[in-house]
Amino acid sequence: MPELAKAYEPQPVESKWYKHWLEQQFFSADPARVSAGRPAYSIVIPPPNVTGVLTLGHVLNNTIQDILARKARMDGKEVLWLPGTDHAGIATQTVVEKTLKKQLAIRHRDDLGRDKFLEKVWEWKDKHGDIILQQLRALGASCDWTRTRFTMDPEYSACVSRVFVDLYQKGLIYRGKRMVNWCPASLTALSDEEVIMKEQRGSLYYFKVEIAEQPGSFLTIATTRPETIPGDTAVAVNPKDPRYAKFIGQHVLRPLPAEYAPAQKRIPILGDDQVDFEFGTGVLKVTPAHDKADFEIGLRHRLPQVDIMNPDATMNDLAGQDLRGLDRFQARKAAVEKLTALGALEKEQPYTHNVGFSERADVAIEPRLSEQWFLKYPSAVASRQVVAQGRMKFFPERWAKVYDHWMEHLQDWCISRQLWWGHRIPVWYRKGHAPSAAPGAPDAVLSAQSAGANANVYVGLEPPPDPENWEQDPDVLDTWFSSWLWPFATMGWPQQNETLRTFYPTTDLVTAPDIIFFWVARMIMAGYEYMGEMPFRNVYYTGIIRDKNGVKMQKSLGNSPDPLALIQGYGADALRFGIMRSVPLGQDLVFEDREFERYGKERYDFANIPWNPSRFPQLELARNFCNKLWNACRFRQMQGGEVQGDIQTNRLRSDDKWILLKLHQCIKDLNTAFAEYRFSDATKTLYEFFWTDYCDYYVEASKAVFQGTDAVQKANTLAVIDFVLSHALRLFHPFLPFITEELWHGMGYAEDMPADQGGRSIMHAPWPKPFDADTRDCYSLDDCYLEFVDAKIELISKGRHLRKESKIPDNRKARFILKPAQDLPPNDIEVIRTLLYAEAVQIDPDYQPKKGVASTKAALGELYLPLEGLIDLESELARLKKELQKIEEEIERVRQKLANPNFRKAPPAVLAEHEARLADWLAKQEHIQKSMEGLGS
RNA sequence: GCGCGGUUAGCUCAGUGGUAGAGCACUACCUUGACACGGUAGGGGUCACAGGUUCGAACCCUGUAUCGCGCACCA
Repeated sequence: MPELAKAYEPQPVESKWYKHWLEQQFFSADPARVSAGRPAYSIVIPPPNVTGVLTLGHVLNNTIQDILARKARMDGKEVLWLPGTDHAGIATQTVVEKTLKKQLAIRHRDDLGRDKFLEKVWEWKDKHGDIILQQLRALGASCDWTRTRFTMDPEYSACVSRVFVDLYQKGLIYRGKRMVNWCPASLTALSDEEVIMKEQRGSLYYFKVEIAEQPGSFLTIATTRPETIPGDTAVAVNPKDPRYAKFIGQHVLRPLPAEYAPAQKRIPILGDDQVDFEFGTGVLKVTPAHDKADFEIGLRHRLPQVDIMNPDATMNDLAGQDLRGLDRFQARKAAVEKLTALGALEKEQPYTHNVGFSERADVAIEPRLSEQWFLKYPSAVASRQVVAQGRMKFFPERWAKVYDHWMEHLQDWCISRQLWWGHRIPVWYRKGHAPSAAPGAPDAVLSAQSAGANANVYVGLEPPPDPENWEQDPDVLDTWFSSWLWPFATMGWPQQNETLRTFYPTTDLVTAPDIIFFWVARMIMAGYEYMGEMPFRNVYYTGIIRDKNGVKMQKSLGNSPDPLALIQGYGADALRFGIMRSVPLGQDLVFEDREFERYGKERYDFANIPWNPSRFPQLELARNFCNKLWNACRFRQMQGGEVQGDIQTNRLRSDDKWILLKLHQCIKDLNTAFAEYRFSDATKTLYEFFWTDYCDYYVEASKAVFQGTDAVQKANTLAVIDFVLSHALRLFHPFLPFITEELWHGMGYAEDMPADQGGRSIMHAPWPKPFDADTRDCYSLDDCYLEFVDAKIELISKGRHLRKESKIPDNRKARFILKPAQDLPPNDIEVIRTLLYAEAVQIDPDYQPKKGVASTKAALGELYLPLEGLIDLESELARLKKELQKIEEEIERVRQKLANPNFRKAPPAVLAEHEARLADWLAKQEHIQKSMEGLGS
């Protein structure tokens, strides 16, 4: 086997092994392999947008999935991790349209026409659509790529149509003229979830209207949207409001459009309980076509709905000559000017309120009356209960409450979109017949029930038999109306095949909490409705990765560094490990960037600052850790000798037992962490075990053996090292797949394993188990060795401290004298000598120090460093004084505790521990005092 | 308005009842045969604030402040 390089170089290792894994089809899931002894484990990827490129959010999310998948494989499970992409209607259409405008010099997609445009989007998708999946490969993702799905695959699209038709026939889907969230930029309706509320500073305008029945008398109305006055069809007051109740039934003259004749301006005064008399003046203008609440009032009072805007939120003819053609915000200014000119404006007050914005286009939503398809959610009761009753588990648990709250207040889902890119709604209207939900009554709908008698509507999986007489609904379905079928539509539904039978319900879902309503909740409902079963057993909600300004990292904001550049710079394993180490269960993560301070909050532009190796401390830490792992293996390799020899239990030294006990504890802690999805705990456990316990102590201590002459002891130490390393590599593998695979083979550990259990790849090596009682007996792994070695470490640490205080350069050997408190095997003395970088550690039970000899006291004995004339008496005295002071403070603290009669209530173990602590401090105090006397004070 | 989360070392964060922790940054020393992507030692915190429970509180309870998020929303 070739000697390992001095530093770990990730790039060649990563590409080599990923290629190998693919060739060997290690990621492929085969339902036939599932049996009683080989359970199934499955997970479906949250499909990224086809337009997507990898962000750190994806890295976090997919690393977790990969860790779970790899751990499950090592647990002996048949693993299906199913990948794919989402067609992402609006996002993709917008991106491609933008590109086409440049390339083809067109102004709008209309210039191409629907068919031609869709052709171009498909071309674009075929060319760029799997970039993000390729990028996931660089991260090491062990997806079953042979099963990659896309939400617009023919089979998948058939599922979407089938579900639409089915829900329509069940009476859950209907078409109606409703107030929807209209995006004037994308020119489509949106669901409530796609609207985000933003605080906006604006004005509250007070204007007066004349009461028609009492010329010269006025009511004053407060509004934030004076431009909608032409659409007002009533004013409303609270019938319980003594100021205004008397006017109910009378009329006012609406001031705009100003050119209208008085009869046209006349609108009624209504009483409605919804009017808050505390707000404004207590008089509400009612605009049923441009406000959701007003729409409801309008329905109750059968008011006409006057739509005064065009789809792009410019004002139409009904807005009157002063506003016509203006954008809604220009129209607001124009309306205020006109009201002022008319003498109707009384005052303008600064006012801060919340306004809905389109999530994607980031423009203010226009509430708009429009004909759309809606869904009443199916299987809502079962879906709510499964989480409330804890049969489906959320991690962290608090999201269950958020979910429950949303499920309790379910609103019908607007599922139609005025886009081209998406699943076309499988509804046809007979040509020449208006494709409208029973026009007339504003609350009328088109549904399976009402359409029974309507021969002009056709809803079906296939086009009607005489297509020339029909026209398909032009709209497409909301992207999420396809994503919500993802867990089963990707597995071949509606056919009940082996894959579906074996891998549904899936085991875990890993997703960001911001799509809990968009996606998770809807998948649960679809799962129950179409599979009769929950789609996944556990949901892990990741934290959100933010930049140093606290802003969520998003492709569109350009504030996520390119993960591929990070992989290039630090290695995929380091990126995985660094991210996982920083993300405790469900907490957000600030991705630390050293350049932030240098550039400042204002000038800081994440992506455009050149990379340097120390820029991202979290990743630097992880890269260093990989290098440490690499070099620890290199050290083993340089010792030569047989690989994985038998451990002779009678030759195990205290250090051997100690590291085996530490390994045992590490495995237990890891299993706990995995059971609770606490990945940052897991990485911290691994880090500490490997770096602190194994490298800093065990490896250093083993040098005492390797520098010695006892060949049997050397071989036994090598056997222990191989045992520990071959276990550690397996424990690391889910987190660090590449380097562990490389070392697994490089160290020769693969050779001893059966082919399907690590012989070919570490990814199939069995996950280590904590030692059982027999093993512990056999190796005599008693906890007393933990205590003993810890005492040894304490002595070494104090001895090193003595060296420092005595100003002995680190590269100079020293002579120590140890007055032992107990018998110490020569082996342990040799370890102490080696770790103290000492020429000798002389054992002298009767040693009487001369004046000026620096000393320290530990559990294993008193340690002296005789160095006549070299010690700086004054500084040594100062140091001892300081230490004494600290010790006396501690003594005082413990004494006070023990002196408190109430402290007797504490558990005996705690009492005993405090007594011991006091004795310990007192002994130290005595030692220091003696040392000070020894120095002549 | 309701709900959730955070506030611990200069920075990013662990730590759910018993002697305050990690990494980075900082100070000093060290290329001693795995590793300078390293080693050794060190400095640095009244755990946001105020009450309460307890023998004992960073941790449990109540309240306050502050930052962030979600839901709802009065025009």
